[in-house]
Amino acid sequence: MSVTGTRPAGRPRSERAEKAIVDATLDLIGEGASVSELSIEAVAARAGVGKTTIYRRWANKEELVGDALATLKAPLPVVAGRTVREDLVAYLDVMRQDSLHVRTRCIMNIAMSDQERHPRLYERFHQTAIEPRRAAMRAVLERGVATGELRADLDVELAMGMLTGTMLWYTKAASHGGALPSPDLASRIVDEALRGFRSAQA
Amino acid sequence: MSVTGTRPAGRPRSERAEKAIVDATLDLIGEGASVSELSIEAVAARAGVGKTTIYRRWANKEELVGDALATLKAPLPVVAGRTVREDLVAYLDVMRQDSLHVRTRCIMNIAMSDQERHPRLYERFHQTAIEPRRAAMRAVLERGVATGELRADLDVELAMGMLTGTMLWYTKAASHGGALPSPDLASRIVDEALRGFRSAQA
Amino acid sequence: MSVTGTRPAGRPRSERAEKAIVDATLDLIGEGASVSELSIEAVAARAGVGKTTIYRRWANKEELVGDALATLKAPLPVVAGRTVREDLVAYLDVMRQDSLHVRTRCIMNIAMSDQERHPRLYERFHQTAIEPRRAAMRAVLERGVATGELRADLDVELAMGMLTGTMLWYTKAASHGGALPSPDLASRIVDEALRGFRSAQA
Amino acid sequence: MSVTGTRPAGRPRSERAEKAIVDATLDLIGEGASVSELSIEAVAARAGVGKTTIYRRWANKEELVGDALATLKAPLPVVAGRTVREDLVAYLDVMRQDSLHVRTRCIMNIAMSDQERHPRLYERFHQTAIEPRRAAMRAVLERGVATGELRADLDVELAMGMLTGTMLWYTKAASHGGALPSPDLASRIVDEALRGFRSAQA
DNA sequence: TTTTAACCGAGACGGTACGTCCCGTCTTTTT
DNA sequence: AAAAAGACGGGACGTACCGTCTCGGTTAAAA
Repeated sequence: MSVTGTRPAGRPRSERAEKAIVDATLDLIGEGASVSELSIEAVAARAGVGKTTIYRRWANKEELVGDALATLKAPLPVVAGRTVREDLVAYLDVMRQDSLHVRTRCIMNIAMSDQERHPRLYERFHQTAIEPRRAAMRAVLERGVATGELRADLDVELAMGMLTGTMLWYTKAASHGGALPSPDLASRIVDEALRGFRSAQA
Repeated sequence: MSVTGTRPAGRPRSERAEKAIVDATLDLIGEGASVSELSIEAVAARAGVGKTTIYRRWANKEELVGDALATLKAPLPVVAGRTVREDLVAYLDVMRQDSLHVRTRCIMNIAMSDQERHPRLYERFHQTAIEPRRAAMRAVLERGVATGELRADLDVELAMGMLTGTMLWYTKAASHGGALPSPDLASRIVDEALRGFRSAQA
Repeated sequence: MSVTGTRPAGRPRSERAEKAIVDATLDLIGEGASVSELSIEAVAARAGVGKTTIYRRWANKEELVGDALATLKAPLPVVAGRTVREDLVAYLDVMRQDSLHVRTRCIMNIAMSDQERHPRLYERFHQTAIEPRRAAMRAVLERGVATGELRADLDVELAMGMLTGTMLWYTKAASHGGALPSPDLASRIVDEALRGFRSAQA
Repeated sequence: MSVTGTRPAGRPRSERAEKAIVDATLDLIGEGASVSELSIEAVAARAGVGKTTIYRRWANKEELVGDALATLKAPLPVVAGRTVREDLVAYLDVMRQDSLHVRTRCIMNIAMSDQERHPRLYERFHQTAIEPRRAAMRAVLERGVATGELRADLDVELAMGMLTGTMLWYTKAASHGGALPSPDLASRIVDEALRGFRSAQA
């Protein structure tokens, strides 16, 4: 007599294989392969796995890449919470530091660039990687408004867009020029932005 | 016997063919093909041209796409020059309006996203499409500083990054959500940014 | 303590399964699958059995097919024994009638054709299906020699080869042409052959 | 202005490639591969050719094997024409000698055995390899009847079947037993058969 | 009774070959 | 000499089976 939650018949899927496949995928993306340059055959070879094993789990490349990217937990920095400035600098500096790693850059590229072509992929990336960071930043800003440190009428969404968009644009521009984004970039951006954000009495 | 300025012997290259190839390329990109999904075979077929004719003129896909993108002249908006605010709003609103067209969006994507993979392509796009706009915007800001409308110690480059980056981030976010970026987005961004940029006496 | 002839411990093999497997195999062969086209997966599916259950009993396809073919008992016709002619016609006509059934034809093909590739398979088929018939025919001819109906110096083996080979060749040719082998084929072959086999006084 | 019989535009198909493909196919068949064991990939590799090049010319394996087998010209022995016996022995002995070569045996097997499964293949083999030999043998027998050496009422088709079928059966039996067919086999068969074929006065 | 050993089905595993599509190159006739 | 057509060797696609390997669940002899 079997209980609820009983396993389906047959050999269960190997977690080792699944992990190896996802790792191989991330490795190859990290080495610069785009979604369409990434070959399932290469993933299978690097993972030491048959192609069948991949196709049994994912219907196509896009879904595999989606799951692989979603695997990457964005470890949000813990934030002191003393001043809005400090917290925002901490968040933005994580973005700058991420941009220094080829792997992260490739992953960003793949996730952002193919948005138009692989919308579901972007959707997942958005949910797991972007939205949590946005939520954290939104909390900081709203707390700032609540404490009176920031203007009461601040458009929090717009403020977030300014901070995030500016940092992304800079890291992109820097990586293009071959130069590294300056270490104090985060604080410069935050300082400039806060000029307009702060409440009069602050 | 040939005259000065003589054409080289043999059949001259067909301008029709060249144009047809570039048009086909832009069409296909506009329909959503990425650099790697774009197939030379498809370009040739759509242009009604032999593959040889393409490979005779361009060494590889990247150069073809590069030339095709460079073809697209970015018509800079003429700017009234009355106030910094008006000018910036005008420039940013062009970006917003561009983002409404699928074709422009695809081209942006291809140019921006494959930066890591196709650096020379990005380089050309940068030179022909981005840099002129940056120069125009820089001129507006510097004029603002000169007239005292903006802070004397304003970091012009950082300010440009804030304006451009914010708009790009928003158009991306909007296109992802399926929503159109709000028509007054440009003015809202500029207004928020100018709070910090303006000089005390302004 | 166990008695002689005791069954081994554990669950005994299911006879149902075994029979279902053999039947499925014969069905599929009868439907035209060659040894190499016959897929174990198809056998398992049709028999409603796991692949393991097949591989537990037979080391490979060849052995399975061998056992399956050996299952088919070739029911030798009972022979009147009045004249050599009548008996030979009876034997040969069985071959003709067999050739009318697709299933028999497929089995013949598989057994005969893959002789080079699956020699042991052919060996088994030879032992169970061919040799008994040859023995029967040999007995008829030797009795004919003994009774003086046939030449004393008749090469019995050669005579058998002539009768069997001719009939096989004809049935093959007929099945290829789509035509049925003529109903009096057996008697025509025997009559023609006996012209040379008969003793002078007969 | 183009003349009749002008070649189609584009690069013509390479005869070298075609020959290499057919040769590789025959080699692999000669090494014992059946139609279904024969892999196009192996043919391509051995021929030093892309798979595309094979599939461009043949729709599937069967057609390739068909063309490959049809390539094999059956070089009919020239026949003295003095007596029916001599001529028949010459023809049958060619069959016996053919059976000594593994390659010929494999080709025979593939052509004959897969008759049921690959009827068109067999058809072509029949036309190019079997029918010419049958015609030659028929001519010999009919000449024998005309000269009075053979019975006027001889069933020529049946006689051919007896000779051919017997030889085939023997070579098969011999190759199965591992033994070589005896060198005088052809003459023994012919002698036995002619006993019945000859006219009374002969 | 309770082990316990072998079987059962289902189904995942690493592979090989399939036949298709496109790559970028090469070779031919036509313009 | 360039154009178009199209064949070339190569490589990845996604599918179908291969023969092997776990699994949870019978089944029946041995303890």
